Amino acid sequence: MLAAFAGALLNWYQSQQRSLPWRSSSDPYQIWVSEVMLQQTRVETVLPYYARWLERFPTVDSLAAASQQEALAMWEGLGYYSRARNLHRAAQKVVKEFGGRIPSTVAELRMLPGIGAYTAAAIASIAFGVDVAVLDGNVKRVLARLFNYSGDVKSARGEKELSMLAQRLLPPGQAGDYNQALMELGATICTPRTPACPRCPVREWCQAQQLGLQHARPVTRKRAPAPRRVFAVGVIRKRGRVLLTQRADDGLLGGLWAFPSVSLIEAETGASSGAPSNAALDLQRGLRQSLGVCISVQAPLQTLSHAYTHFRVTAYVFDCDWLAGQPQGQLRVKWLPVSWLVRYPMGKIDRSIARHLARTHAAYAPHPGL
DNA sequence: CATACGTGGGA
DNA sequence: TTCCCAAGTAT
Repeated sequence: MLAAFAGALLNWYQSQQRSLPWRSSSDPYQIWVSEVMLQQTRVETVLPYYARWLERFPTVDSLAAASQQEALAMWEGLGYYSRARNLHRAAQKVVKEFGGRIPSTVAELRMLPGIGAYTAAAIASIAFGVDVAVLDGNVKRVLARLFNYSGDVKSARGEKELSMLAQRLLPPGQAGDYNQALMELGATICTPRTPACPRCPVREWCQAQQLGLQHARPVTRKRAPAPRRVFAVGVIRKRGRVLLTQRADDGLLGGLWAFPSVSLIEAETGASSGAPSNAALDLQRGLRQSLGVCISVQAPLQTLSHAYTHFRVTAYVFDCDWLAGQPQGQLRVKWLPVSWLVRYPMGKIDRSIARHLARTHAAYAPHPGL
């Protein structure tokens, strides 16, 4: 029974799997990079990043030898930047503590930053053939439907019970292909919204499908609505250069560069009129306090909106002149010509501002008299 | 156990 | 427009 299920799944995977670059590789480093990039990220999004990353960092040694800034620059736009910082740190740990060889056991892999339960099992099984089952979002969904599991798959109990099931179903000696087959099924057939049950190679084993409950599985609880945040952002000019700050390593967009900004008191719902003019004054006062720079606000440049996972941002961007003071405080800062900004990794909003400045570069050229 | 952490695409 | 999601991890 179990063997028949695994056989049907494996057989389907051999003929129907997508051709993906990391599947044609047996290099543990390449498998590792793919698994980290694929965390919470779609295959189509990862593809170009994966190619560029391996071109720039072809081996774990080359990554370890690079700077964190280079790693972040290659990661820009992919999101969840702690993945890049952790991958970089982990590469250095592999070189220093594992002799440059990527460890092959789940326990050792878990010692590396950025490698949790899923990624350790994925690398161990796919790259080293260890008989360990993976449990990611795809596998949870597939198993919840196969067994008509009615518990919350994201609770601790759900994780544990599905993990037991996954390990029990694993065919010894074929963990790598089997794990990928289960995930591939979840990604292409057993999808969240509209599963293609008629095309499913294992539908005869699926309890939810036979009960017409495939849309009701898996059970998850819904999350809280995203709050709204408002920021004032300053493009501060001084002799043809603009001021950039580096964000703290922890927290949002950690390690990336950004234009100086202050958080504004959230406006009442719907009553946003007048906010930009107040924002200019708040920006002036806020940057004097936090950075120690005195600025004059010249003109509003643009207003940007962006949706993060847990909140929504509106940013009022202002053109500012530096008046006095030296940047000081917690954050690292640099005065940079606009044309240099491209080399500094940024989040989406700040990159958008940087591109805007590049388009209007003439306005930011050094003053002839200086 | 709950929350923070990005971005782009589909319904 | 708004909401939800997509090969998770760290705290």
